[in-house]
Amino acid sequence: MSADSISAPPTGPDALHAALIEAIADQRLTPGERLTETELAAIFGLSRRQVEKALVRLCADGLAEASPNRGVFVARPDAAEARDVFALRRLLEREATAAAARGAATDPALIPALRAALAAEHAARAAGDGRQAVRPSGEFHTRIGEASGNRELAGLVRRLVARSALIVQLHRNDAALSGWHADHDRLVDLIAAGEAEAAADEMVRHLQAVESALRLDRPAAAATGGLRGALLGG
Amino acid sequence: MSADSISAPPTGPDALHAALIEAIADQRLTPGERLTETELAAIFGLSRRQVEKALVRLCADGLAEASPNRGVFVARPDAAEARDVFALRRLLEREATAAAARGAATDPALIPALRAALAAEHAARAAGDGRQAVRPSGEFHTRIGEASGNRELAGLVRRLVARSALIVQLHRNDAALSGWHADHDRLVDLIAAGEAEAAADEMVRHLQAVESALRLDRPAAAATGGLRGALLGG
DNA sequence: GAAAGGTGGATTGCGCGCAATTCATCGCGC
DNA sequence: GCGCGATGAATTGCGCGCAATCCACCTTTC
Repeated sequence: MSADSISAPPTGPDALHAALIEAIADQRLTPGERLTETELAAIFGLSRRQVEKALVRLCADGLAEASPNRGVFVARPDAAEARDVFALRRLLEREATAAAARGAATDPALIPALRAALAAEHAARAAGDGRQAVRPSGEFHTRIGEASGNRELAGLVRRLVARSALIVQLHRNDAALSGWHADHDRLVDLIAAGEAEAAADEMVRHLQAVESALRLDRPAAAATGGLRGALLGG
Repeated sequence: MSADSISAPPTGPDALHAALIEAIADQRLTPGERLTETELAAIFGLSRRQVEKALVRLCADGLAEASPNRGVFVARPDAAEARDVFALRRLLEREATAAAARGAATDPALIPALRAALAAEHAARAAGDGRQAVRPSGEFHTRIGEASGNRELAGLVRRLVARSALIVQLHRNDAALSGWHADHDRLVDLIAAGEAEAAADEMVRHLQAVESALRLDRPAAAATGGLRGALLGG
């Protein structure tokens, strides 16, 4: 009677969980921002209980932190956590990139998807809207993770990309300007050419560049409101 | 007024979550086994609600699966998942092993801990009790993960080791006997000697040997009861 | 004897509502 | 003016209890 066998419909607490991850990855949610249960319930038409379940998962992902009797807040990764996250990303995305390059012929949708994300990133940056460029930039990495052919790896990359968005917001160094579009350009070319090792090395170099452009002490940017606006726009 | 600032006391739903992971890693819980909320609540003296939270996290870890209106069951990883998990383990534990070897001098407790786990594994296997050998064997890998100095990596390794315990139970090939104590022996020697690259390579080789000793089709071993006995003994 | 149908027990899913805690604002004393 | 204690609103944490669902067993029928 039910066709709920596989790949359940994206409604329910899972939808909220996914939406929150995406909102964090897009920097529409800022570190330390409060995630009120009642408000989320109203926005998504869920009960408080279902919201709670989504928030538990978000905390388990390291994307939020629960303070007893105070609520859960978007995570504020410290310097040590930032280093660990980037070390992991280098490890995982190196392999994902190599696998993607090896299987580029098998997945014809990969290269167009990467180039589309790249174009959107360039357009946003050309328009001076750095915030709008965050989403395609993250999508670029996430898509490579999915192209690895390893579902577990893809899930990890997705979560780590979102955490990196928080890290960048907290420890951004405004003095260091980024030439990372160029990195992404080189990456997609190497992947399309099937040069697995070169692409993997380029990815590692890219991630190292991103990390070393951070100031890993604490500017401690405060949280800004706008929960409803951040989530309804997605 | 409260000293709950950091490293919360190990009571509450977190304790159940950790206990379940450990029980799975020790193969005291078998794949497909039912995790009844009421029963777990009675065993741990928690409310059903708190149990539910722990189970949500366990599902997010990939260690359990929730079937709507039926309950949550210990996961039964299929062949594809098994391959992904082992591919990830090779990636992560390779790095963890190298880092552990590099920092072996910094952490004087590491080598004794590894040798202790090794001794327990040998003793259990000598006594013919393979089940009892699972725990120190997993502890061996987990401890190396913790020695990497990367908390995120350590957490991932812990979860992946537990999932591997499920995989081994499901896809065990009884024909292939293991000489893995020898692998572990070599590993601890190389780590103690600080030979990072050799140790890392040995870890990869070891994990490949473990994986290739599996039959990745489905014997589909049924679940056996004994939830209370499995958890109270821990 | 086997298959189809019905029934009872057990379990999950979840809304409701309360107690505990926290935070912000205000009033008071110095 | 400034620090401090009290009051009130808002939020979380969670137990209670019911309805929905599922499973196992039993009965009925062919």
